[in-house]
Amino acid sequence: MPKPQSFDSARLLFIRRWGEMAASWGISRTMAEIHALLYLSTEPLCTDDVMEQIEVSRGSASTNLRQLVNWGLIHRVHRRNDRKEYFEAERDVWQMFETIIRERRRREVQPIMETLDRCLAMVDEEQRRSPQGTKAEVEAFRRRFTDIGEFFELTNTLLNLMNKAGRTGLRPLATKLARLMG
Amino acid sequence: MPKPQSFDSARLLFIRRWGEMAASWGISRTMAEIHALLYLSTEPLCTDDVMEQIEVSRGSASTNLRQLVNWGLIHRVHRRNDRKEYFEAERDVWQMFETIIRERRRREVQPIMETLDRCLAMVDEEQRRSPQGTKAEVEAFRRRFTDIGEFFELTNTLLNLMNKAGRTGLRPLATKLARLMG
DNA sequence: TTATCATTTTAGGATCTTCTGAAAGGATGC
DNA sequence: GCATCCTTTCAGAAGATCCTAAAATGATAA
Repeated sequence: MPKPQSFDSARLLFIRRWGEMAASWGISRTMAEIHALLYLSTEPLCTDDVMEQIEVSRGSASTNLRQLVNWGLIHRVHRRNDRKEYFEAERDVWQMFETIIRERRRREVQPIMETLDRCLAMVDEEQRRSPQGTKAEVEAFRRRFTDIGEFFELTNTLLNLMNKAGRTGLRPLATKLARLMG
Repeated sequence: MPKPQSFDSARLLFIRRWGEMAASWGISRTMAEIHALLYLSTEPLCTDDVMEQIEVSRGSASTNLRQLVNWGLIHRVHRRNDRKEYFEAERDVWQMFETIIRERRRREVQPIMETLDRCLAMVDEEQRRSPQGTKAEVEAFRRRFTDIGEFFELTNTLLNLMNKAGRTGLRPLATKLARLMG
């Protein structure tokens, strides 16, 4: 097995960039760096390993590790005769992104979908109480909301299909699709 | 046409939530709120309208509007005998998301893809200079990078297909897909 | 040219996020 | 029960982001 420190140039570059990318997607840089570290590691790491390699405090390491566990991107690992907790990343990239997509959907897409429904209800209610504009105008306004809602629903459907297809099924699927659409 | 202020409860709710969602995706809340305002507006708005409705300073309105123009999510509109500039949002939701996806890909996905290539090159270089580990081990380490790269490539392909399918083609596509996969 | 009007830039400040270091909490073995 | 080891929590600090207000810039018309 390669020593923990080998291939360091590649390791460090990837960790840095993974963190930068995450930061621009609204995910804490440190959390992503820790995730990258664990993803590349050949064996589970403990809090002290993370502190040393990412250069963060114990508090920060603990908090970020817990968040990663909550996301489901890493798992706790216990060893016999060792009080320490170790952490291991999900290695199946497909599984990894499925997790990310599921979490973001739950946290961020769901609320906006609910809001769209409420907006439509509000439009109808306001219209019922004190009619304004022509029928066509109101319909056009409603459409602003339904259009976005439909887009999200379609995206949902496609993501579900992608998940179903999974790692092995996806490439043939893409080929099939490409053919379907000429 | 509905008066600018009508359906305010729905309008305000949507603007607020759109801003919140964006914030958790690494996009400035104010920028997203302005975008939502313009998206819902039936006519182009000027800087002063934005200042008034979103309650931000002139500087902030100016900066955020310019960013939205850079993203390609809104367009400048000029009126005869009026020095002011007006802004209008892209209304085709499909087009809108295509724009967002293209921009994010360019800004954030491209760099990580390049990094993955560089990481692979580094592994090979380090291996050439001072061989370490067995062949299988090195290959396993390389795989960490190629796996992610392949995922991004597949996602790219699918997004391209989605764009090609566009607004009208997407729903039949989804149906067809669902059938393909049982 | 000068006055007027609109937009952009900038310095400084407010706010929000995330980190640190230390204390508190919890589990295990003696 | 007590000491040890590890994890979590938390108050304060550091840093990043974003906003404001005002000055600078640019453009148009008289």
